[in-house]
Formats: sequence, structure tokens, C-alpha cells
Amino acid sequence: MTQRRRQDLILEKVQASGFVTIDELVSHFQVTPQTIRRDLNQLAQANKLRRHHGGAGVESSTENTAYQARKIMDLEAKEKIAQQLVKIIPDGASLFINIGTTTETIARALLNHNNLRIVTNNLHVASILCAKEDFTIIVAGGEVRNRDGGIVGEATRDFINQFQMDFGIIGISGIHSDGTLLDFDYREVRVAQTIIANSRQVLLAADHSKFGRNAMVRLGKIAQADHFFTDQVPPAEIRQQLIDHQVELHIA
Amino acid sequence: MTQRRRQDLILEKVQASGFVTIDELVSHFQVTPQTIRRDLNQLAQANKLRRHHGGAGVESSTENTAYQARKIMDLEAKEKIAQQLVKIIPDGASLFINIGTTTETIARALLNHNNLRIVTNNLHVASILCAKEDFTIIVAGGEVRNRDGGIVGEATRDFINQFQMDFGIIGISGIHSDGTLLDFDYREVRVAQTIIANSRQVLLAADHSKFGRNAMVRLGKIAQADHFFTDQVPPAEIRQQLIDHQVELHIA
DNA sequence: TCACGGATGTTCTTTTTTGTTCGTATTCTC
DNA sequence: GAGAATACGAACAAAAAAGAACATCCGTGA
Repeated sequence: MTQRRRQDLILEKVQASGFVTIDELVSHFQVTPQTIRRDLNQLAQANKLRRHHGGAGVESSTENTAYQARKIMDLEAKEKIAQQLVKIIPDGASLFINIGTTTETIARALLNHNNLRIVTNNLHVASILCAKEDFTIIVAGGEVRNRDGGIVGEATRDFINQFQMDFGIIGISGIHSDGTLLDFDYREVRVAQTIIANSRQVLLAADHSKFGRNAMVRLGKIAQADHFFTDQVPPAEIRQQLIDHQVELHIA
Repeated sequence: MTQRRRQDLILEKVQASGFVTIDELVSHFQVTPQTIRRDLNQLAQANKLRRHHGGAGVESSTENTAYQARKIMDLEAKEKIAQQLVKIIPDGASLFINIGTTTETIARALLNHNNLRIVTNNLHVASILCAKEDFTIIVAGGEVRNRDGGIVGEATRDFINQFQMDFGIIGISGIHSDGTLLDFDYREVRVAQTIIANSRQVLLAADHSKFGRNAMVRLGKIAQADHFFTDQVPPAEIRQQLIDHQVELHIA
């Protein structure tokens, strides 16, 4: 048994069960704990797994738990919304896409389009879309938020401001019952406002969990959108707002 | 049993089980370990298999887009270079990181550092590093190249120009024997030049495949670097250049 | 037959890996 | 919160493997 082979097998075991103890590995491979520790430390050094007291666990699932969990939450609803939204985007269009897990799902749905030009301040959206060769992706510069790969800040806003696009696709953290759009990060709000100002058509996307949900920073009014995409019938007040301001409602 | 026939059989065994030890081969072919080692080293040299301590395994077999292939190519060499390079970067430092598969490997190796401030025009580097909560990641704005997630263009250069960092980490596409650094994309070259101009120390990383490799655009001279990281002893001419200009050479 | 070159074996040194020991740090139990 | 049990990492020793240098074998062609 070579060191390399043992380390491969350790990795397999970790992937399979999520966690292994040093004792398990010692009795399985018939080597000293010190040897196993060295293996685990090397694998951890290479970011192949995560070292814990007494053993080791998988790397990926622990790292971004909060973000990953949110990503999976309501994935089905988000996908339906995304499918609905991309229908009204023609090939060759130019788009803004902002931060949010919903907008990331929309980005994935856009991969079947052709020749899109896209400006985004979402690192993940850029990663997803740059796989498509006929897309032109422009990413805004600025500081990257750790938790979700969003790019925010003054410079980002200035950067976005250079562009005038056909569509602005906005994911939103919360919608107050009076139609106020809310977000948690004032810097992101500034970016979203700039996107709205520079888009010929504003497409708002939010699953039902966002209705009535509170957040700190006021982004704008739902009336500023041209289309609103969601997965359930919104509360009456919001529905009235949409009618009053001729915002087209799409329920997936 | 000819050498050729034995090597073919060794390859078959490796393909079948994914891994063979030298002991196995010794008892199977009834030759000395030294002979087997010579066989394995020759096969590894020809990229037919991957050499490990105590045996050998399959070369790659998974993932095969152009970008992925290049990424895997010489991965081991790149990893060694990366490990060597990150050693001279202290916690809390500020860095530029530019485009290239080598710099992506370096980014992964940096995950064990703390409190780094990093400016990059590489989308993948930003994605990799934003997982670490105590890092400040600043990504340059601009157009994203489809093939490798690099961000290039005039705006990118201006953006980079705002910063003055401790280290500039540059991956390079080719090094001419007279010490000229070469790249394929003139826009990326402008970015790299700006990084060099704004870094207190320039760290150049290139595996041996880059020596003598030709590319179109002249980026600068190897003399502009402070440290040069590679995996094999460079050709004599380049070595002389390094000595003449007091560039520290690190061979992983 | 004999010189030649490639392949293999032998021997030795260096490097890598593993085991051992011991002091320190962490976790658990009461 | 104190003390015991366990886990950890560092340093050193032993074992295994790798690499280098040289000797030997074996087939080929002059």
C-alpha cells in the first residue's frame, strides 16, 4: 500500500460517509495514528478535505453552508420563475443581472439563448455564463462579498452607469406590502437602482417567500418594474400596485 | 520478454486497476525493482501514466474540455510551484493575481493564509478565494474572456491602476530564450504590465513548458521580476538573465 | 570471433515514508 | 472549573523506496 493509494482511499471514505475518525482509518489501514494524521493534514493542506479533532470531514459542504443552503431552498420555484422570465428575452439582447440566488438560476436558464450581451455584478452569474462562447460577459469591478460572490461598492455603481441595456434583471430580498422593494445591503441597493435607471425594461424576480419579508434598505417601488415574475399569487395589496402601475405579472 | 512488451503489459495493468505498486510488478515480471523503476519513469516521461512513490497510477481519464485539459496538464508541477510561491507571502499581505491556470493553482494554495487583500482580473481566482471569509477580494471590471474567465480591456487596466500592492503574482504564457515574457492577448499584457508597475515585489510563475514557447505579444523582460518560480532548471540563457538582474530563482 | 550498444542487475547513497517517543493542547466528565 | 483522557504536533530513528554509478549479460553486425 503506497501513501498515494491510501490517501485516495481516505478521500473516498470521506466523500462516502461525510466524516471519518482517525481510529477507523488506523484499524482499516493498519498503520499508526501518526501516519493517518500526516495523510489527513496533507489532504487538508490541499483543500481536499476538512480537518477536525479526531478525524476529518468533507470540504465543500462545510465551507459555504449558509449560502449553499439558501441556493437549494426553493430551487424548484426559482427554476420555474427563471423559465418564465427568459421567454421574453430575445436572442441578441443586452442585459443587466444583479445579485441573488434567483438571478443565478435565471443565468443558468439563459444558457440556451444566443449572442447575449450581459453586464453583471454577480461573480457566480459571470462564471456560469462565460461557459457560453457567443455571449459577451462584462463584469463590474469592486469588492467581492464573501457570502454570495456579489460585487458591491461605489466603483461598481460607476461602472454599471456606463451601460445602457435592453433589460435589467433584478432579484430582490424582500417586498413590503405597500410595494416597497427592500434589500439587506445598502451598497447593493445603489447598484440595483443604477441598473433600473439604465434599463429600457426592468424585470423583477422574487419567489413567494419574499412577500412581506422585511429588510433594512429601501431599494425602490415595485411600480418601477415593467414585468414582475413570481411563483404564487401575490397578496392583494401588491397585486393592486401592479395593476395601478401597469406592471405585467407573470406567475410560473 | 522484451522491454517494450513489459512496458505495454504494465500499462495494461495500470489501466485495468488504476494503480500498481512496484512490488506487484517485480513479482509479476520477475525482474529487479530497479528495472521496474526505469520502466515506470520512462512511461511517466511519455505521459502514459503518473509516477508515485511506491508505484504508479493512471494519467487523467476524466474531464476533457480544452480548458480543463490544460488545467490538468502539469497539475502536479503547478501545485509544487504554488506551494513554493505561497511560502514567501506573509499573512495580511496585499496581492495582485493575474490570469492563468498556474495562478489559479496559486489561489487555491493561498486558502491556508489569513487576512489577505487580493486584487485580481481572473474570475476563477475570485471565485476560489471568496470562499475564505477573512480575505478581501477586489475584482477588476471589464469584459470576460469565454475561454478562461479572464477579465481584460482598457477599463480593467484603469481599475488595476488604482491599487498599489505588496506582491504581484504573474503567470506567463511563454518565455523567450532572451528573457522576453510573452502572452497571447495584448489586452492581458496591458493588465500584466500595470500589475508589475504597481507591485512592490513581482513574483513570476511558469512551469517548464513555458520555456522557449512562442507567443505573440511582448509583455516585458524577466529581469523585471523579483522572484521567479518554476519546476525545472531553466535554460542557461535564461538562468544568466536571472543572475544578471538579481532575480531570485525558486525551483519546486 | 569480437567490438558495440542496449537492457538488466548490483551496490551504494540519498530521499521519502513510517513508526516511536514525548511534551503540549484539546475535549470530556464530574 | 479541575482533572483525566484523548488527540495533537515535533523531533528523532528505522525502514522502504528512489536514484546514480558501474558491472554484467546478450544479441547484432562487421
